[in-house]
Amino acid sequence: MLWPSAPTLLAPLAPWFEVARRDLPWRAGDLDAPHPDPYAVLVSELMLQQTQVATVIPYFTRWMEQFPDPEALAEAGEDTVHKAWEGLGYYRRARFLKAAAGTIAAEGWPGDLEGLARLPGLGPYTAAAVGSIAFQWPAPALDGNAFRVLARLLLIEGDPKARATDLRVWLAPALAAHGPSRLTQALMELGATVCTPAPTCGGCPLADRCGARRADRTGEIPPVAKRAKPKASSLWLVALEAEGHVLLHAPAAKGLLAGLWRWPALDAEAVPAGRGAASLTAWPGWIQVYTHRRESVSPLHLRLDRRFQAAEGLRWIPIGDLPALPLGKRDQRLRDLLATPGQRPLEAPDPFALIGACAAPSA
DNA sequence: GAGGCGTGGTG
DNA sequence: TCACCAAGCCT
Repeated sequence: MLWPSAPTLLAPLAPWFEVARRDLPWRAGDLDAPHPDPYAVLVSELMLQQTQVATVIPYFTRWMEQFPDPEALAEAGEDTVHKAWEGLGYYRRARFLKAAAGTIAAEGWPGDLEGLARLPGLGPYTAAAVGSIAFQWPAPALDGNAFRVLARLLLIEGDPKARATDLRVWLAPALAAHGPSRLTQALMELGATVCTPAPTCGGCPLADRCGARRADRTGEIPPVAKRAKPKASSLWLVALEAEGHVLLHAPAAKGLLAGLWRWPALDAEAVPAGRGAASLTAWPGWIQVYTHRRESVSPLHLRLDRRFQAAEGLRWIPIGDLPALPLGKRDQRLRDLLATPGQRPLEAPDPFALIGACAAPSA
């Protein structure tokens, strides 16, 4: 490593952050003391994984009112916790957070970085972020923002994540010199607001010492990662209603939308469309986008006179209970459509095929 | 170590 | 419309 000393190179970050820092509901006023509520830091860090600040703020505020401490969260039911997380995505985080709260409620807070990293859902970044922001431990927290800022500042070629170990060793003295909480947050704040993928170097306190700027290469450092093409699929999304109940999948333990209730879905490739039956209602479909999938969703509503024995994993739910169940955006959309008039579908699967796909095998 | 995991915003 | 991104983690 031929990098200049971190405490010196990063010194302008501290005074810049005092002026430029955003007022966020999980931030402490005093950056030199341990945080008054480590749990608030933990909640915010889990919510902020792969999620923007503006999206997180209202969820964080409601969450802290509903689950004000680890004990309250640990005692809450799974559906209640997922309902509070509904719409935020990556729902596994909610289960990790509840499990971590259970450990903290039972055993107290871990006393070191390794202990934090053993909590579910806390990897190298989040453990260091909680350690530095909540407890003032000199643990370098490297997230996407920090990697981008440091890659440009130090003119690192290739993927800066490959240099994570070197960067942590290099950064640690700067945390000690300028305050772990202050420097950790300042580095990320700079990446989030100034040293963005398309940076505005005019407002950067480190512009005079930035290697990428000097070389006029901020557009190519760090390099963009390739990503896989999403897989395409199409499905019928079906609300089966009978006797004041609707049929839903109970939450799964893993996979897409695990932890949430879901409408039954039929693969449109496997169940070909015929002429729409008079007993069916339909609405215009839409493309549901996930990180690795693109679903063409065709929403349907089928009313029956009587319930039938539901297949394994499916449950009849009183319609009045629907608002309390956690659903993903796709399934919320069909739930909300049920309150608006639909039309007889131009094409749809045979109603008997729908029922057959959702019924228990008859003995 | 590559794939899987949600959703909303932006150019 | 589309590509890319946003305070990652787990398997």
